[in-house]
Amino acid sequence: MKLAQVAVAAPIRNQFTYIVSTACTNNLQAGCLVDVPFGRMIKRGVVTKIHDQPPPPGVALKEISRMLEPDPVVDRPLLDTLLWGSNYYLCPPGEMIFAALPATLRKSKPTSGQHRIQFLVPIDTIDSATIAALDSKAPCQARVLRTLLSQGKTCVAEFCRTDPGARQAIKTLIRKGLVLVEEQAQVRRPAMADLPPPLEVKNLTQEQAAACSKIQSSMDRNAYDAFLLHGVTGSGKTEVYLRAIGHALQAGRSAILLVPEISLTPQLLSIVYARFQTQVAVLHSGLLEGERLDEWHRLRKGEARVAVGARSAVFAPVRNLGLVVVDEEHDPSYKQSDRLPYNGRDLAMVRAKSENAVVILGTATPSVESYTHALSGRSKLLTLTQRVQQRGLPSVEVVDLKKESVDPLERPHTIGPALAAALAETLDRKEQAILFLNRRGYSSLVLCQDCGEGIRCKNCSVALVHHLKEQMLRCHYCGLSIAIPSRCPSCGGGRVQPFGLGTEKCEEEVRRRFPGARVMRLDSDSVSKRGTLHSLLSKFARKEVDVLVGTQMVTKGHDIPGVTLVGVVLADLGLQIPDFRAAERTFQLITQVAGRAGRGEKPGRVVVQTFLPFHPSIVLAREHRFDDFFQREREKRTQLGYPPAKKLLMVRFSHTDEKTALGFSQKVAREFNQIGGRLIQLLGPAPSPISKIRGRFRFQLLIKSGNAKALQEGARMVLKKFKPPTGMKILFDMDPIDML
DNA sequence: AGCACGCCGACT
DNA sequence: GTCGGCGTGCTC
Repeated sequence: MKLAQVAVAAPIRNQFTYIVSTACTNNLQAGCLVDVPFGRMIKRGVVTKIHDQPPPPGVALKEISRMLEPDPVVDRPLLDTLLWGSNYYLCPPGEMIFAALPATLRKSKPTSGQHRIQFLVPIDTIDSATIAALDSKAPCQARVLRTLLSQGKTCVAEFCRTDPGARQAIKTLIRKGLVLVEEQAQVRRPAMADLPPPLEVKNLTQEQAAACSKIQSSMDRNAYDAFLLHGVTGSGKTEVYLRAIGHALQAGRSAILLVPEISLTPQLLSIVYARFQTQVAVLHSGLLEGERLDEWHRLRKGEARVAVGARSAVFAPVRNLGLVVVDEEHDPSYKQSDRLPYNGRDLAMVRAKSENAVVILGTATPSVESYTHALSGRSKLLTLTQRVQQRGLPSVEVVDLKKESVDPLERPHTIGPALAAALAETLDRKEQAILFLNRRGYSSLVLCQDCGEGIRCKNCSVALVHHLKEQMLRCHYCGLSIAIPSRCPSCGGGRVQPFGLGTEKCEEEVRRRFPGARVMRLDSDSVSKRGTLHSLLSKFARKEVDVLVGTQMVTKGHDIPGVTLVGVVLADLGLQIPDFRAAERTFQLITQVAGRAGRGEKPGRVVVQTFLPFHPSIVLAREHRFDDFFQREREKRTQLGYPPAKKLLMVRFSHTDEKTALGFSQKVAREFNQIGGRLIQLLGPAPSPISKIRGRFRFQLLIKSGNAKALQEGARMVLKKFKPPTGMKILFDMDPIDML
């Protein structure tokens, strides 16, 4: 009897065995999309293996209901990569596989016609009284109705994402007739219509040419090879990528270009489109489902052979992959840390290996992990030390805020004298400036001057942030938004005052002190709407704005020649985070922001304000001394047993009851200690740095080992042995990046 | 995930 | 007494 292993589209760690019915015997193979009977429903799944081993004892096998199409939706090398990922990142195989497919293929619904999304609309007679009546009996339904009443029509999926009980509650609400369902056909956005003129073909620098030729000869061998392209900012890495992609296409193969989400800007896309025209397909979170499906099909059919996208584009269904480029390799956004904690950069290497392809990791600031690999020979190092057209690296000036401010606590300078002077000069010369501050909002902290208590979120263990424009205090973790209280909630005192600064205040200060300047703010508050990022950036590029104030968003992916001054308003922020990578992040951030300056004809200048002017991250970034920084950091990691010297697994437990969360995490910790023995070291369990989010208490366990398998085996044993208490969420995070 | 079973409080 | 709420367990 012919049997099939199927990974079902659900968060279930097992795979299931089915009988391959004679109807689809001929073609069914690993990677095929199927519908299978599952309990009393029909579920979507992907075949991972065809075999004829005797069925597991005591189960009545069922037949596969149907095969969706004869061609596999994931080919052999991609399937191998996904199964590897499921095993390595300790996540259910179905979750991993379906992360690689358009969401449309996930549900076993009549697939005919256009994709539709369901919205809920409350009926008119619902008011707060009807909701209050439900509060005690059906809190879940009450929550749904409340959201619906405050924001009107809402997508069903929206509720299910945040509220586990929502699905059932919604069903009941529909049955009761309290809400109506509206279906909306999704409209597909036309593909990028305005193709820019092709770029002039630039002459390569000597270093660029050398890098290209090494990459090309590797690609000609049709075997796996990995490169780390370490090129200073402005050294023309993009051109090297484009030539490599061109080479892959010429050889009849495909290519994937991965970029961090926010640098997936129209600027980058137009460069890639200009070079490869209709061969390009784009995959990112901003696409509508229909658009994503279209792009996915174009790649699968081979109509497009260059996939450009964020993290998940590493799963692009290209045929005959020859090259994967990971731009800004060090960027933390390659690691997804919430749902499916995989690292796009690392999976890129795994996939390249299984496709006999070449992988290029490119960056101006290599991660300690990748540089270590390059030095040990696991990848080949290519270096670009010169900026294109002999432009110099910007000069970086570090300003000690302790000396600049008269009394830093009373009246901290947002923009100190040195930065102000530089800004004035820049504006006089009609040049542009970027001010970088890694914090949104107006004031980061609202304090009562009588009792000293800060105003904190009631659901999360964080301070509320003052947002000036909406006159509200907001929680950046759960979205709570409250009016600014006139009296202190803990002591009743009337002297409640905002302290600290965010981009909003910084913007205001620039406007106040430079009245003639045209100022614009760029952060996730100002670009929440689709397409705003594009329009704001092109405004800046067209020189309709003189000063751009923003968060991380201003540090990536744009090449604006008019910028001659970059100001880092407070470089210490990242150093305060309790994370072993804090120093590395800060070094990278300063180097990257600084790299935005002087990309045109005129030389760039960078002013970094900090209370820690002698911190190695800041000093070495100022002097552009990557190698020294790396050596230092590498030694620290080795001493303390952090990556890349050791592997890390983080296990996070969260529960609405603090004792339950702590108790269970301790139980798991003991078990880990017992089975891991001397192979592993445990840290914790300890409260997560942000110890409460959305009313759930969070504890985490950090486990180190020289050997990743010991960590994964341990985790699997724990899963087998314990059933977690009700309401407990457990997140396994292999190679964690974000440990807040 | 999503469905059935089964226990529980609160209404005709 | 039943009805509908929500915890528990299972799916080849």
